[in-house]
Amino acid sequence: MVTIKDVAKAAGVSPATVSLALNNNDKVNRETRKRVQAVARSLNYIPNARAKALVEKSTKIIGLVIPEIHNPFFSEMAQAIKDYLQDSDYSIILCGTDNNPDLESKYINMFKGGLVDGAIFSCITNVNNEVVHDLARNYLPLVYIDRVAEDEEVIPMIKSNLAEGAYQLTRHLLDLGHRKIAFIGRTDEERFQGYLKGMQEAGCPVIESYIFDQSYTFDQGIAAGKTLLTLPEKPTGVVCFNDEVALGLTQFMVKAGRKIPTDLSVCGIDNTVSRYYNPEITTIDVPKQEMGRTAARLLLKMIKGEKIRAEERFIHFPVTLIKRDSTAPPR
Amino acid sequence: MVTIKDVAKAAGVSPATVSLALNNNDKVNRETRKRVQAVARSLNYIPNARAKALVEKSTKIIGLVIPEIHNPFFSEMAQAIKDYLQDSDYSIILCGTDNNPDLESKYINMFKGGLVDGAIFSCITNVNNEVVHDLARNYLPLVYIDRVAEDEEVIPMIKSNLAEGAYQLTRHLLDLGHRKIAFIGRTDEERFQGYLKGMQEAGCPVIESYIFDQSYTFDQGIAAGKTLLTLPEKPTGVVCFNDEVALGLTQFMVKAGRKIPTDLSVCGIDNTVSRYYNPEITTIDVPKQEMGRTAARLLLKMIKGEKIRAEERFIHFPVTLIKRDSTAPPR
DNA sequence: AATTTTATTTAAAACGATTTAAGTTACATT
DNA sequence: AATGTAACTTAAATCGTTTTAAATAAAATT
Repeated sequence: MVTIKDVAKAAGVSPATVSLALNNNDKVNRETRKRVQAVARSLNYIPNARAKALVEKSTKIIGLVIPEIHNPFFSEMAQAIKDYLQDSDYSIILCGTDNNPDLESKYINMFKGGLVDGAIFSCITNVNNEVVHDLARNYLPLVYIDRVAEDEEVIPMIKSNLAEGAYQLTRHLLDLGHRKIAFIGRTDEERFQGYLKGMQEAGCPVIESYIFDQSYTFDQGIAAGKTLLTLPEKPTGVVCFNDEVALGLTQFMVKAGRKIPTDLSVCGIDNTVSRYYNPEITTIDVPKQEMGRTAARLLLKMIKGEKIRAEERFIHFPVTLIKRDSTAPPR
Repeated sequence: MVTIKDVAKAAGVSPATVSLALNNNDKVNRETRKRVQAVARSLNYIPNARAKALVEKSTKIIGLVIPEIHNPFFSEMAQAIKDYLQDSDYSIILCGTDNNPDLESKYINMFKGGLVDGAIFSCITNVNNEVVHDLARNYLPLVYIDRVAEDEEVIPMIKSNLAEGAYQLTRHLLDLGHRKIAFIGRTDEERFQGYLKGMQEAGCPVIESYIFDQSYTFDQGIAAGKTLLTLPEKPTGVVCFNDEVALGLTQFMVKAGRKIPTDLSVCGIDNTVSRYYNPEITTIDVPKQEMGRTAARLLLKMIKGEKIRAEERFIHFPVTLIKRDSTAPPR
């Protein structure tokens, strides 16, 4: 491995000069600079990132904490974050918690050790709320995406209004004439609140919802479909936690001989895979890429120590109802 | 920030003793060890990862270089790699190249600087072949997934037999009676070779294929569908580069009034989203998770400096034809 | 010619850990 | 009592950079 000393020796200068020269500092003579740079190139010298990180107190890495790596919603956001950070030469450490609080706190401890310069959290668990706030207060800049911070002074939030989204879907179904509408997802999540609000406004009974602790996948949708068939009173419409669940549920129902939307209207949330189905599934669009970019921009700002204005600390992104072919009036 | 010196002072010992005590070295007296550990805990001491990395010449990070973050094939593999590395306390830096050779070589340079302890490459570009081999030879342990190394002595390869997969699909269509079969994808890729072989064996003409330079997405499938409709002689069967492309193409065809599989038989490759469609799409299963695990295992072994046996340097994983409802005899 | 100013260069400290070899005790052996 | 040995502890070197303050050399001013 060729170090700065090797370059110094070969160029006949001191390591200090090499460092300055390679960073194009004009304290060092133009000619010396060029010469040192040439020598460094000829020796294939590459500054050691680990040594650099130690002295600069920065690894040029940010942590991205998401529940599931293998989930189009998060991977689309991750892609946007990556694209944004590219120009600033930041890299991303990918931390998938699998909705496991222990894993999450393991990552948090890594972060405390100075592995990253900042982090973006996008998780549903609230178990480590205290710990995360401590992390933000005493260790690193942090930004939340779609997770509510107790104190946005400490952790800015990038939010999409998923409660509003679920509400719009519920309203959409109600407007079509549905009265028996089920919700598939977790009740401790704001999506459920939106559904609840819609049902209560219309004076309709809430239909027992199905809670998944771990993940929100196609297979969970199938499982939910099975449960749905066992209900004494069959719903005519259903709002799903996300698109994948909606697709799984729909696929199951179709195989079970139900017609979509004739027998059952289905809605997804997040507009990822919903257009992959036939019929295309009605859903709520969330500006994932814009949210990712915004989070990245904000985090970089915080890392640089720039002031974050109050109105930047809580950014709400609007959601959009996308009516497709999986919803229709009940029979 | 609390450092090892602070702990040393508070515990009334030297930094050396603290270091040894915290690493549970039995050179240091049992009682001293316990005391130091207690003091460290009470001060919330966390060893600085950057300093540690410098002295240990290891960041405990591995690089994962994939073409697209937002692609279920890769994210499923990434998930498996993450799961495997978890136990060894390794983290993943996610490097999405977007099939851009410049971006790829940017990552390579980062790696040369010692940012990671090893890397897994899963890319289709071959532009940086030389550079990557140099990286493997002179800097870090490297493993390939589904990419062919010139010299597997230097870079072990985890391969799925995608040529065989494409061949099986083509045979499947031929056996159903199809003669006009199109291939959607890149011709410089081994999938095309498998298709080619099948067509040649059957004495059927190859139907012009559509090349995507950047990504293999649903939208690219739609674009391919449009092109397909303009062909003078309509194919009755089509083999797509991957599932997402197959889904896009199918969705387009259905909207254009074609019946699947009656009017057109469609095949995907990689078994990711193909079962999301109605009808479910025939595809080739690739053991993504097993491949990811294997790559991670091999890489860790190399990082530890263990000997890699010759038969471990080129591991071929079998693929499986999954017949579903998108393929049938031509009309 | 002596002094000040300016332009370059560099020695040395710092970053915060690990590790090696040397130093210090305490205890057993002769 | 002198010596050897085992059990701990620590001083100091090391990792490879950056940065600051000091040193040096050259030019400009008096």
